[in-house]
Amino acid sequence: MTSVLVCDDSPLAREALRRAVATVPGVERVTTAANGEEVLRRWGADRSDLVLMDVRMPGLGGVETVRRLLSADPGARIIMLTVAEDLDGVALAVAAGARGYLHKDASRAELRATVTQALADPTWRLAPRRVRSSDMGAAPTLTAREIQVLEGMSHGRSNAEIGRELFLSEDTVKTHARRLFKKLGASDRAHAVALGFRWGLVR
Amino acid sequence: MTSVLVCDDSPLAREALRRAVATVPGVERVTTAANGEEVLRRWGADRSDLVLMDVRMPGLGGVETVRRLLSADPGARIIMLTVAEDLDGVALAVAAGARGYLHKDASRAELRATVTQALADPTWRLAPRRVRSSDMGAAPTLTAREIQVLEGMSHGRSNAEIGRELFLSEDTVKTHARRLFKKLGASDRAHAVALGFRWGLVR
DNA sequence: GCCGCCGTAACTCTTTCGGGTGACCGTCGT
DNA sequence: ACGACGGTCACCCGAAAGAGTTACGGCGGC
Repeated sequence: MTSVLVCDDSPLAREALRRAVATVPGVERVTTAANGEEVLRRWGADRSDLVLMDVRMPGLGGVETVRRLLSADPGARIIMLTVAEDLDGVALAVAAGARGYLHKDASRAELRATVTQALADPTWRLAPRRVRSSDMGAAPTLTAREIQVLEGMSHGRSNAEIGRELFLSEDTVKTHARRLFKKLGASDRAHAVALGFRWGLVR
Repeated sequence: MTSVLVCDDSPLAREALRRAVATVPGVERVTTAANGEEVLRRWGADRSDLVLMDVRMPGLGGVETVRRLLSADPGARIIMLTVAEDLDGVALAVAAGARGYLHKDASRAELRATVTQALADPTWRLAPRRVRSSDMGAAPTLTAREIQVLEGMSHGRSNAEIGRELFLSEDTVKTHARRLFKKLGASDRAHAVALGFRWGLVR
C-alpha cells in the first residue's frame, strides 16, 4: 500500500496537488494535511511513504515540521514544495533532511516524475523540479479596488452600499464585481467571498 | 503605558476580547495576534504587560507558544483562554508557566477582574474564572441542514442547485437560508459565507 | 400536554444581482 | 504609437435572492 501525504495550508493548492499525485502510477492513497502539526499528530498512527510539504505555512513552518518529523522518524521521505523563491527555507529543509524540493513553475509531468522517482528509490535525494503555477494554483491577482469590493461583500454590503462607502456609483461597483468574479472563477458573490477566504485574500 | 496582548485565532473572539479588555481601568493599549508565531515574532520589539492566549490554535498551539515565550522572556505574564473543556491544555500551559486561565462561560466582569488582578499583582497566579460565551463569542449553532446549505453557497451554487443536490425544493432551501442568516446575523449569502469562514463553520 | 425547534413546502412581492455591451480616460510597457 | 489593463460610469434585461407569511408533522424538554 503506497501512500503519499500532501501538506499545504492553501486548500486549493492542496487539492490540486492531491489530484496530481493521485495520477502517479503505484500511488494507492493520497492523504492531506493543512499544517505541520496535523502531520506530526497523525504520523504515529498513519505513516506515508512520501510527504510533500509546503515550506511556507502558518504555525509550525515546513522547516520546523521536517526537523520534528525526522527526529521522530529518521526514515521519513520528504519533498519540500516551495511556492516562492524561498531558497533559505529550502536550503534549511534539505539540510534538515528533506530529500529534495519541487518549485512551482513547470509541468504536472515533472511533479509526477519526481514523486515516482522518490517512491522508487528510497535513497533518492535532491532533484529540483518545477511545478507549473496552473497546477499549484497561485492566488489570482486582484486589484486594490477589487479587494475593497470583495471585502465589502464579505461584510454583507450590497453593491449600492459598497459604492457609497468607496464614493463610487453602483454601476462601477458592479463592474469591479464582474471582473473579480472572472478572475476568481466565482459564480456569484457568495462563491467569490468563499474563494477569497480560501486564497487568503480576505479575512 | 500598560498594554495587553490578546491572541486568538478566531477573529470574532479576538475582537470581542479586545473590546472587553479595553474597558479595564489602567489598560491603555490592547494589541491582538492571530496565532502563536505572531506573538513570538513581535515579542522582541513590542512586549506587553499581560498576554491573553487561546489554548487551541492552529499552528503553534497556545501551550507551545507559552513555552517559547517564557523561555525567551521568563517574566512574561500569560493567562490562557480555554474555549472548551481543555483541561489537558490548561494544565500543560500552567505547568509551563502561564499565570492562570479564563474559561468561557461567565461574565465580562470576571474577565475584567482577572485582568485587573493580573496587572496589579505581578506575582499573581492561577485564579480560574469563567468568561461568558456571549462575551467570547461562541459560534452560532447551525443545524446539519443549515450547514449543508451554507456549504452549497460557499461553492457558488444557487438555491435551486442546492435543492437538487440535497433532494429538497428550492423553497425549502430558501427557508434554511433564511434561518441560518438569522442565526449568523448575516444580511445575505455572501455575508453568511464570510461569517461561516470566520467562525470555522465551513472551509 | 404544550411549547419551541427543526424539516419540509408553498405563495407573493420587492430588491438585488449578474451578464452583456459600450464608452471614456489615464497609465504603463513596448 | 499602439495596445493592454484598470478605473470610472451607464443602460438593458432576465434570473435570482430575500423578506414575509402560512402550514404541518415530528421530536425533545418542561
